[in-house]
Amino acid sequence: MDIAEQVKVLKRGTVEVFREDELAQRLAEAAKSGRQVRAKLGMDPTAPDIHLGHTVVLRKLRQFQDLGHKAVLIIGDYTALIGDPTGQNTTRPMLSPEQIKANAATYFEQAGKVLDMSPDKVEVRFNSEWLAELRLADVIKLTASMTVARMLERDTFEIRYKKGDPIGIHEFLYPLMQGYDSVAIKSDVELGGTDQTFNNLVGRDLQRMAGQPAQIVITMPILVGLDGVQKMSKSKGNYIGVTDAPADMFGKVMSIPDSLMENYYTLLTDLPLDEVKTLCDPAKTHPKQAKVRLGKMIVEQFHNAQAAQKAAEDFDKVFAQNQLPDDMPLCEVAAGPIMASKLLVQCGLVETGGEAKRMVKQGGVRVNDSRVDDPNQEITPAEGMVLQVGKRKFAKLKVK
RNA sequence: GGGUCGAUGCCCGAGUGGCUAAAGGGGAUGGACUGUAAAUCCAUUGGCUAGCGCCUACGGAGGUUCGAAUCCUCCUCGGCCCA
Repeated sequence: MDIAEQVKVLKRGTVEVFREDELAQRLAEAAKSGRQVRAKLGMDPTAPDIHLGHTVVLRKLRQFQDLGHKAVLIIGDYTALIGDPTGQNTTRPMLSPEQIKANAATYFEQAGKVLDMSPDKVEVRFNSEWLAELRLADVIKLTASMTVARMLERDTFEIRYKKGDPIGIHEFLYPLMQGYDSVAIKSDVELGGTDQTFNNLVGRDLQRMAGQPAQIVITMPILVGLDGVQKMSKSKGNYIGVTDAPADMFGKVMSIPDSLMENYYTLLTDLPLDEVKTLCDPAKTHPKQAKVRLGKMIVEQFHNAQAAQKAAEDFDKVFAQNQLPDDMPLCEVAAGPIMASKLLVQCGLVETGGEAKRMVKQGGVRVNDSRVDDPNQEITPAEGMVLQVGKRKFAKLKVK
């Protein structure tokens, strides 16, 4: 693949490349000298659960690997002492080395679903390796490379400052530390979400000061969550986890707003962009068809084609034809009559008795497909009896 | 260090002695509609209880009062201004 072609592939889905000409040049240089381009990605050891939002960047990194380059994963064990100042997290409790190790292991296991983890394609480094070595004098030198005014350019700081929210001084250290990582590992390229733009550009500055060629910074969009509005995140509950079961994954894709499909296709699949356009044009493709295809493609990436097919079929069965799903969680209950609301709690279909009553009152509860309308109604559990709450929560009874 | 303002339910935010499990909005959930889309409409949104009712909750700890989210004292955290 010639350089121009490579750049085109690498540009897909990106928000910005600082700078494109440098990228082409760096790729050409590497090709000429036969060395691998070092593409850096930082990982936060506090959040080991990867969701599709993370995979946007991981997929980009994978493209570098597929072009023969090296992914350099930085485990931010030392930067985690601060926590990236994205708003909520100001200071974090220190993690024990064991925790960090465990989190990193989980991360690799999950990231491995996207990345090529073969040894010649990945390098893993903990940033405590160099950051813990710095003396105060070094830190002062580092901080002297930056001004408060420039720091306040960073949107998260700017917003908080204007709003009157607290900003800890130590938070200013974060971009510097992350930038120093780039110096330490001599990165050629750094990937990240747009929320990392500032940090990553600091890396360029610090590298220049250290007499290194400045890394190219590639920013990827922050994936919008299932609600179609907020960014995908675990804490907002609007995410698809890479370890989600096929049925969940598929169902979640089906629940995204239509307007989000093109975005997901672009960032989460390799489907050629002109094909994506056709799929996402309601005049050419029924949105539901397009979404089913998207769901299958995503499930396939993290599971396999059969699982994807099955998930789609089950989905159709349950939601389009109102049939029961093939497998439901089993719930063991004692024989003998029991109040409907208690039974629902026992089977974990609702959290509390109050919620159970609400659900019944609102007509959301079915037993063997017939609606229950009195929460106090006695139910005599029978083997294989099916309970349903809402459209998607089921349990099959097993009598003890 | 001084002054001043603030901390309310998942979030935002009203409430300044009883009618407050706490307005309103958002979100979420259930129902109707449907393509688990969007839009719209209705409902629900602390826990326990078959029910009467009971318990927990307005940053924390005490206090005043028949009664406190609301008043007082101390504490913790934060904003702003002055130094």
